[in-house]
Amino acid sequence: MNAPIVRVALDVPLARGFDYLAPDARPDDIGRRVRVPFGRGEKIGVILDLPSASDLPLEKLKPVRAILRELPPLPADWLALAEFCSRYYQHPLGEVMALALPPALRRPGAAPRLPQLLQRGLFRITAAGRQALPQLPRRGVAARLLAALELNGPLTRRELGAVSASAAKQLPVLLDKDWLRFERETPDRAAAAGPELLAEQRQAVVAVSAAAGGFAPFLLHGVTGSGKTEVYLRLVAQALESGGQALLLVPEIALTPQFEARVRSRFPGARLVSLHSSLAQGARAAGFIEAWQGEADIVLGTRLAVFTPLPRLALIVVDEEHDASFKQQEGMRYSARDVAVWRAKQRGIPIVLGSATPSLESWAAAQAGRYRLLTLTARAVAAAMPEVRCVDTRREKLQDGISEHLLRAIAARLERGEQSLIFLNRRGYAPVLACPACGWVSRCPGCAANLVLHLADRCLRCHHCGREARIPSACPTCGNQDIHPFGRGTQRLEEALAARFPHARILRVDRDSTQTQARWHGVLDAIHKGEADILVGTQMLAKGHDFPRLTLVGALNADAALFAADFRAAERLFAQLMQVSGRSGRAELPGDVLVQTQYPEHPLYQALAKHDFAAFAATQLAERERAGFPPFTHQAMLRAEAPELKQALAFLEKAAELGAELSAGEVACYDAVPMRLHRLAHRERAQLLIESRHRPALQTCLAVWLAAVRELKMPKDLRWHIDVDPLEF
DNA sequence: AGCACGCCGACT
DNA sequence: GTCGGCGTGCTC
Repeated sequence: MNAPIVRVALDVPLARGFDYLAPDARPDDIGRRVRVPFGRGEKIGVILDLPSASDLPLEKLKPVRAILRELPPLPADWLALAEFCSRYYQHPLGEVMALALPPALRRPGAAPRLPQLLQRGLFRITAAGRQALPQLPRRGVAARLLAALELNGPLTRRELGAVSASAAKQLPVLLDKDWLRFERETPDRAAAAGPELLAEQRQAVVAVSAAAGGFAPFLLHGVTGSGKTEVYLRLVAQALESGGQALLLVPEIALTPQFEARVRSRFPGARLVSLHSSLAQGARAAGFIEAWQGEADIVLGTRLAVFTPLPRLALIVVDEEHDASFKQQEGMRYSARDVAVWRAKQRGIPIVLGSATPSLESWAAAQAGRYRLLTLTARAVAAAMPEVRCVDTRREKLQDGISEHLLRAIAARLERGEQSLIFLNRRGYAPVLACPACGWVSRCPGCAANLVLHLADRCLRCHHCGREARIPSACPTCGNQDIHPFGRGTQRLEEALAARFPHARILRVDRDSTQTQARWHGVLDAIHKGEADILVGTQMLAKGHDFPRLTLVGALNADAALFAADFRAAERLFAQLMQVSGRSGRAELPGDVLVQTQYPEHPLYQALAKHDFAAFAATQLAERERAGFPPFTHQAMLRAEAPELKQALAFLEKAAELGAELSAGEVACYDAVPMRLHRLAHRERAQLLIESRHRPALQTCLAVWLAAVRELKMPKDLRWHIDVDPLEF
């Protein structure tokens, strides 16, 4: 009497599952991919359930085209992970799964080739296969393969291919019938020897490994050069030794290949799968499947990798956990770091969040005792912390934005054959071109932003939408020929330094000068070979790289972030300056850091000078608590964009009315306001903040509220989305 | 999201 | 007389 029904999650922006008839469905098909008719076309979905009845009359249900059984079902914990994300980030389950699965696994038609995993390891005949063997047609494919296994014992895929190349293609069928079993070869997981650990590192390793076997979140706070990576590698080694898999998440930075090489050389016998954004589709699917099958021992990847199914998962590491690139800024706006913590809890395993400048969310969790704090204070690379000093730009005259103090320091490095790095987080030649006569400024027609002058490419360019315009020779409004660049970017800084130090070799490092991977590597190469005396760069230069002869870091124009509207600006500035400071000084060459500021007495710079993250965090957290900001409150942002600002605001105001009815005390719903960059690529944008001290209250409210918001009538060219735990304001 | 159906303006 | 605009509604 049970109707043969499967409930399927499909990649459509609808919050419900779709029911299909599937006469041959079995309980172990839950989690399998399924090819179904949908509308006039066809889609690949994931079977969520075999419900005993449908909400729809049976005759309305279409039959599935095929249940895809060449791969095992996605594991229950993976489905639960997707369901959690769907609920928490208020995103349709089918879309969550579409995001989590590699595209190659959800394209209809493109049946995945028997994955390469089956190349490695052995096939063994099962008891069922042995029983079935006499009943099979003697010359049939199945019989020949099973007979070969019976006769010779376990064989590799290659060896079975030698029995019959075409027959070996039937392996999935035989696996499916449970006539044979695939056994991964047990790799030699022994790690190559790492360096000796310092006491603090050893304590960290011991603390985490003692927690193996249960959920245990750790915050590993270690300054640059304190050897966090070595701690990760030891923990990975232990996870592998106990037969587990390790998941390593890293930010989306060009550094990933270096880290990958280090892990690979450390674990030569282990299977390492790397999953980052620039991977070809086939490679991504192959890696995903290897991890899913338990074939891969280590998965190293960017935020997307948090969704990799890992049957033997024993450890998660999130390196540079404060990094904003763990937060997806489109579609489902998930935080891979937060999802990773949930996953560790779900699986009952340790997770290590590592950073020299933890996010204040994680820091507060550690202060509250929800995370265990592990601290590495000593630099493992045998170098003192650089001396950080402020240059008071109210007292010192600047030349081209650079203080005499800093210029002298650069000159001293040039004399000694050492490198200097001047950090200015602003690309281009000058942030704006302006006419002093009439007040014209180079504005982007599509965005609420200025066009940045890029002399190197002879153009004006919008850093938000990418629009380019020619550089006018006279003011477009009043015809004045005397128009000027205002402010300074890295290109102009490079020019000024070249004029001041004509014999120095100056290398500019920003997104413009390192557009391709090859150019970026060329730049790194040049730095390492000592082919540059002065580096001029944006935050690109801040991220972990050892520049052996770099002994001076100068930071320009930092102050803006101190008074920014975004309450996280100071946190980001501190992290950035701390990181860039970490570039200075190595081994026998002590380093200096000079920060040009008008507010040298500001607590942020005071804490920076003492390398005292804890002090900085304490002042920030106190401020946040007073102001009622995260992590003392939980937020979600409803954003809307439309051709006209009033359309976006009107929609949000309607949503706010609904919110006011629903929120009842525990949840506050603020007014709709234009975003800071209120126009982007000809679209006007506004946002509406809702928040609560109580996360479950916010979650409950969001679900009900958004259900109502979805029913709102809106102009057809209006788009909206919800951002839970937003980072950007 | 796609993709249908459906009812009103300028064209061969 | 039709091609085509995007409003509305559905997809198991």
